[in-house]
Amino acid sequence: MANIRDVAKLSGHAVSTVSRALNHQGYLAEQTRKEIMAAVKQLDYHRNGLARALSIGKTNQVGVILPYINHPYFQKLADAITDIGFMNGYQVTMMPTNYSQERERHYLDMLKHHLVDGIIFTSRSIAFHDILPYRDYGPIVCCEDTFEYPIASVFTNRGESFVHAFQILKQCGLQHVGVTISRNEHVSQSAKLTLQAYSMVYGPGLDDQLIFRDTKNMFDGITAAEQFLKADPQLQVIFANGDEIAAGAQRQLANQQHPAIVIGQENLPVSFLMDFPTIDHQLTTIGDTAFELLFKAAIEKKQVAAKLILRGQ
Amino acid sequence: MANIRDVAKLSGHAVSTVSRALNHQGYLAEQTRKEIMAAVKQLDYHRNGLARALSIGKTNQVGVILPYINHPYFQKLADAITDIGFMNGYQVTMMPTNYSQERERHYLDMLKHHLVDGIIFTSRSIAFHDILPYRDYGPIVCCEDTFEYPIASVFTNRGESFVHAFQILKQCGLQHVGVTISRNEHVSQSAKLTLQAYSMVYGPGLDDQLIFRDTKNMFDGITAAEQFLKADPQLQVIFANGDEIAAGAQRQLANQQHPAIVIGQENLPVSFLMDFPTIDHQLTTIGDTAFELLFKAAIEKKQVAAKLILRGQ
DNA sequence: GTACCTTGTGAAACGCGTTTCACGTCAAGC
DNA sequence: GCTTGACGTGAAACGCGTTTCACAAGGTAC
Repeated sequence: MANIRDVAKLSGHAVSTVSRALNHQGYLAEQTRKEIMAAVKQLDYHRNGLARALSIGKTNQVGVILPYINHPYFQKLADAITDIGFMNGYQVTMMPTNYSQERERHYLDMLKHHLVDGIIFTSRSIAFHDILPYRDYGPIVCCEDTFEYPIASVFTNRGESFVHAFQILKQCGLQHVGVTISRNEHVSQSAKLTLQAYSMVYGPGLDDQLIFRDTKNMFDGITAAEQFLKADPQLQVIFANGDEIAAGAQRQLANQQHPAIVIGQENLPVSFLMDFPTIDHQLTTIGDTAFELLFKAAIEKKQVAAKLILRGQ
Repeated sequence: MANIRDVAKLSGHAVSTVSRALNHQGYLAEQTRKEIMAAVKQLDYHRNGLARALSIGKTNQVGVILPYINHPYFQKLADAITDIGFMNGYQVTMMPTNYSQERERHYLDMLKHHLVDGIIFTSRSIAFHDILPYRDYGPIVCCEDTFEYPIASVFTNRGESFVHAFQILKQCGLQHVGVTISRNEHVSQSAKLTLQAYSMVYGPGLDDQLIFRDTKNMFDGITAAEQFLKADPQLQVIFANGDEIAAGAQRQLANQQHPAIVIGQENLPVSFLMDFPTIDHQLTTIGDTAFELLFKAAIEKKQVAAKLILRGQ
């Protein structure tokens, strides 16, 4: 496979001149350009992107760290980032971690190794404190509040949106609530905010039987609904941590012919199809903003407003 | 940032010895190893993955070409590839094309530029004939039948599965069928097979009003159902080109209180939730196999059996 | 006529890790 | 005592594009 030196030799010009011709920069006589291009064509030369990246010190590649790839929340976020990345000439690589800290570190190391120009965390298991040192090797953005840590971030006002949703439920006279959360509230920011919002509106003391943890998919939603109905036969609301989960719960409620309502999150097509309310955390905006923040010199933190979408009864 | 030569200098050993130490290969005295590792630690040295890739001629990166990223079919396929890739030490990059041939070529060029080790096509707009020359630059696998072309491929027996599904529908006494297809049947292999299967079972002459083209999402499914009901008020079946589309159609049928049934494809959670039959094209298996074929020396073609999943009435 | 650009080009260094090959020990085998 | 092979190490070349800097030629300005 021909390299730039072969092109130089064949065209009778210097390597640097060929490089200039290929990059359309600096002074170059039209005649020279033509001769070089002829040689390029004759040799079927294509420049080696790796060598180029090494030389320039930039890969035009960004990584998206996410726990699971087949999860609607992270998919939607990753999609947004991939799209905006493409529009800006970047390749986006998925970095699934299954919440393994080892894997998260592995991906962060890619920053050290110059294999990606930046990394976006959609969720994490590793502590902010441990992410910090990696900032020396390249930009990092988190799609959640990073509080006092000097790490760029973008997030919705989750807590407020949860409080708002619970308030509306309460105003509708609904008192018996079951709540599903993604991970243990000591680990997951979102889970913590959900329980806090509940307490703020309904007061403390939500029966532990009415909290369902580690809820990830539709099937967990089904199981959660079953558990809630056993714990409280008068259940009126299931506050789910995602639309697919809400959908599973709704299906189970229908199966048991119990009239409670569900509320989901993310505004996925299924929430429209099955006609239940949902909290839209504006994942597309979050993704776009995350990408935008990645290459800003200063460490910025942005908040986006979540939107409550009312449906059904 | 320190490089391997700095480590060599500090440790008092040769660059090649350092390289050997870092790669755990060749002969190396334990004492030397220790001294080198001490220098590595002292300098906070991390090897440059780009330089390594350039030197080795391998990026451990594969690309997945897909039209849209937020489309359940391609997502499921891409997920499978990302997973299996990770297990094999590969990074997987999404290459969304929106069916633009220019973009497809752009990504294929990345193979020329040594930026990826291989490419998997989940769908394409470009002709096989035009893909062929790129095979000189690296392995390519298509997730569809490549017929006489020497391009590796893996696919389900789509045509047969469609015929099978139509036969069952016919046996149930269902005659009035509407069909949705993803793209024009002259462009899309799958669309062509769908219409052929219909003709084979029900005979030729499906009213053009009962074919809905360019069907991509739930909303198209809704529109298709509307159109079909206008064209044939006795409609009994909607044969959809995807579960989300089928879901949209089912919703519209319910809205108009019309008793027709829908059948989807891909066996997504929604088909279970909304309880309609679907054809499972085994996307996970397809993805796994595609990755496996990528690095096989010979050009192989594999077929996987689709599975009809009966539900509802 | 002198000073100073502008245009155009090439040699060489740089970014950085891997690999080949030659060479030097030292111990075992005969 | 000599051969052979295992063990260990380093100089140099290689993969390849970009960038800096020096230099030459032809103009223009005053």
